[in-house]
Amino acid sequence: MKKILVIDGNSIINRAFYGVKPLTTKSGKFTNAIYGMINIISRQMDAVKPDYAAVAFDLKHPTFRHELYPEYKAGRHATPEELKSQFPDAKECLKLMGISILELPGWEADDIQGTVAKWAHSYPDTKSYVLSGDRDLLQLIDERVTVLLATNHDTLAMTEAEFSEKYGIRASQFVDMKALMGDSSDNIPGVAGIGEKTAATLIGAFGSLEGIYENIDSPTIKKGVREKLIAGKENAFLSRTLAKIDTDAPLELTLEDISYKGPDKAGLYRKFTELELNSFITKFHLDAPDTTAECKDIFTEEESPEYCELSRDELGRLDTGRLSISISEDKTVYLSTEKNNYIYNGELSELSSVIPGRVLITYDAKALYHKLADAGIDLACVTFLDLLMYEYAINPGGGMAGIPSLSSMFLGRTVTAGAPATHLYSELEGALLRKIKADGLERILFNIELPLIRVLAECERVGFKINRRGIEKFGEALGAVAEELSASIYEQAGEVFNINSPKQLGEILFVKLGLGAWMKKGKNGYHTDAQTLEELRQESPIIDDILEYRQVMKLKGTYTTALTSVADEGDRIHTDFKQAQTATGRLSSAEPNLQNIPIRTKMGRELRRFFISEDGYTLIDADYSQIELRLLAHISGDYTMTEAFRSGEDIHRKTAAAVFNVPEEFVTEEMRKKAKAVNFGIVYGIGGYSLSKDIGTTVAEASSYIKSYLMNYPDVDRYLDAVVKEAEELGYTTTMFGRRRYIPELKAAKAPLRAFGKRVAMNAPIQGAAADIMKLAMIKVYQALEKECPTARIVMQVHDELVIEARDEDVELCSAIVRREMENTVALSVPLTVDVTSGKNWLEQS
DNA sequence: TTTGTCACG
DNA sequence: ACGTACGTGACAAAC
Repeated sequence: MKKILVIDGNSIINRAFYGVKPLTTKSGKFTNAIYGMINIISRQMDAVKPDYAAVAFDLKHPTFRHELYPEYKAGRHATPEELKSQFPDAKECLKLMGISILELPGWEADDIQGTVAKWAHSYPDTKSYVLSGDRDLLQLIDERVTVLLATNHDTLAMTEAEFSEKYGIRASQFVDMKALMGDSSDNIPGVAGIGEKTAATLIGAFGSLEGIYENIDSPTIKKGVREKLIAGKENAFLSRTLAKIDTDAPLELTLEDISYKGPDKAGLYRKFTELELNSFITKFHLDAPDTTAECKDIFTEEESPEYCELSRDELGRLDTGRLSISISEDKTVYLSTEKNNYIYNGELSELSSVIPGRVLITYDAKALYHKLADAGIDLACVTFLDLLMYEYAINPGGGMAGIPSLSSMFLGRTVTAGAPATHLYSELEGALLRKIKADGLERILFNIELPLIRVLAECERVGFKINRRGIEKFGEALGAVAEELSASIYEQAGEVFNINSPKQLGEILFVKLGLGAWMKKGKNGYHTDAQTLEELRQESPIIDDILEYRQVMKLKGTYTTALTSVADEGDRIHTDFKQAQTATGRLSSAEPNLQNIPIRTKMGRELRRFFISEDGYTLIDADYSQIELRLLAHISGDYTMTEAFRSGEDIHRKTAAAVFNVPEEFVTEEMRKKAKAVNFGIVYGIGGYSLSKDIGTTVAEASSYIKSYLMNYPDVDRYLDAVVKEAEELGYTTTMFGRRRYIPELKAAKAPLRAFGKRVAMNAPIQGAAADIMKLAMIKVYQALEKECPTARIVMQVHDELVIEARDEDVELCSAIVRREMENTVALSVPLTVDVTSGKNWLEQS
């Protein structure tokens, strides 16, 4: 018995697209439909083990159904671009998997499938398996045809027996049943008012459409149904013709044409690597092709140049001009000049004969900066052309792909990951620079990102001093509190369990103790987050203990042990500022993250007491006041908001007066608090639902606040609309400095994802401009301090805040410098004000 | 590696 | 009917 698998390509790829969450390559290519499709198909290939395999696709071409019924499939949503773009790669993958592709103009995929399945009957001893996500295909079932109905998670094999079990009719009658039901997705009318149940009963009783209408007066047909049937007779017969799969497509095929000979493993390896579907490489046991052979094919002699060994004595004789450099993990240094490429394996400190005064082209200059500075090399007069920053400026949202990808994208040259590639840096710099210019990114790159590298590197090297013993003691105290709390929790629960496990905690609270019976479960169980638990506080005192336990454990785990363990001998902590991480242009801080040290709760805030200045030094803290709202006023040009900032008014109070429609002197603290939440929310592209959650009102009330807000600040309203519209047209947003953020979600098929895209479009220009300004300010502050107060240094940046460590006697001077530089970084239509405080630790500021 | 939770602006 | 505010990073549990 030979087995034939015939796949409905369109149906499977559609199902995969809508069922698999968005997935893109680093360069932004969508791959989720391909991923899901291959999962579904490979699962069936394994299950069926076919001797012959083919996949049918629709072509964009009218079929007999369109001629017969112009409305056919009308009103359908156009295939979204994100899916359309995946078809070519999907087809290529299928071919490489050894599955033949069948397409025929004027014939839909299911007609082709039907034709193959029926045509297989002319061969003895064959069995056909028809794979689709579409139930319409069930009509093809017979004793030699099984239909495999696929979802993204499993597949249902339908034979004649299973079909009649489910529908109570024979599979060959299915099309008659469909004729009565109609099909809204294909815009097939059917008989109005008749659904699946009635249709199945009627066909079961009378066998076919003809049978029904011959017996239309039968007493077994209820009066209402009879009237509907009579009214819809014409539609019923039309619908049957449309729904009936045509098994006479003129395919010129022999069985041999679709025989399955297994996958092209090398081809699949290449394709999956290209599509970054690495899990398939493991799944299908694809070995990396012999890379030595591969490299020879790809590199021409000129492109794979000799890297000659360089001795210490030869270092000083390197030709002048731009120098490309990278240092591998094993400290091997790769250097390229205009003419030559070198490998240097000596001491890094010897590079001091060649580095100072140079223009260095590199990838990730900050990392290089640390290596060279650690080796004692003077970097004051070095200019860095950091290709990572070029890449980030060009597309901050994509995730950084690295030199191999940049080379293939911008130079059309393949580089093996890990191999030295400094010989390409200079040319790559040229190519990236053209893109920078074409996209208007010069200011972002040359005035912001490149000069910032040194500022961040120095800030990281200085580090933030901590009171190690203080944190340790604080941690011990937290440990004791946690002990007490857990004992109390176990007692109230009546058993010992892991409070840190949301799963176990949910089980205890919601099942054993029966709390929150009115709450609904999440997808994977109960939610136990603080907001949910807050709603249960009335029901049991255990809740307060749990909330406090959580807080204590968070502080202990994240901010005590973890922090002291990374402090150096001088008790200073050195974070790593990620400069090419966020989609908006902000920095992020990692290992450890010093941008999320607690402040909002009393207990958490205590930690800041242990972030201190060196003896003889004071911490100066400078915060931009409401920078994002001020930017909103500036960018939108809203008169009311601009005037409020110009006259130095309390913007939240002012907003409250407008939203609640009361004179300012009648604004209560509660009203101000709500208005503040609205102000924040607006910047994020708020909705009534979320605002209501945040401020604890009804959705209707929250929505009315938003409405009043936008009426009071009409230019903000107009601006938010305009920025979304522009992003939809261009595909990206721009900050006032030209920084872009691409938003492919705006073209998404799914409404929630599109809505997300809109919120991003509203937020990115504001958050991004604030980030641009802070970065510029850091450069200006750094340079001003260098000149006017050289013992002071920046120790931290937290998005709208700078922390500076200055000698005690310089506090006044230094505060004035920092304020001056930050406030005057840019001139907006509203003032940018900075609050400056100082103290011996990060908590006690005055 | 993913999920849930929670710390920050 | 569904989901529901922008941007991050760290930790513990569960897979």
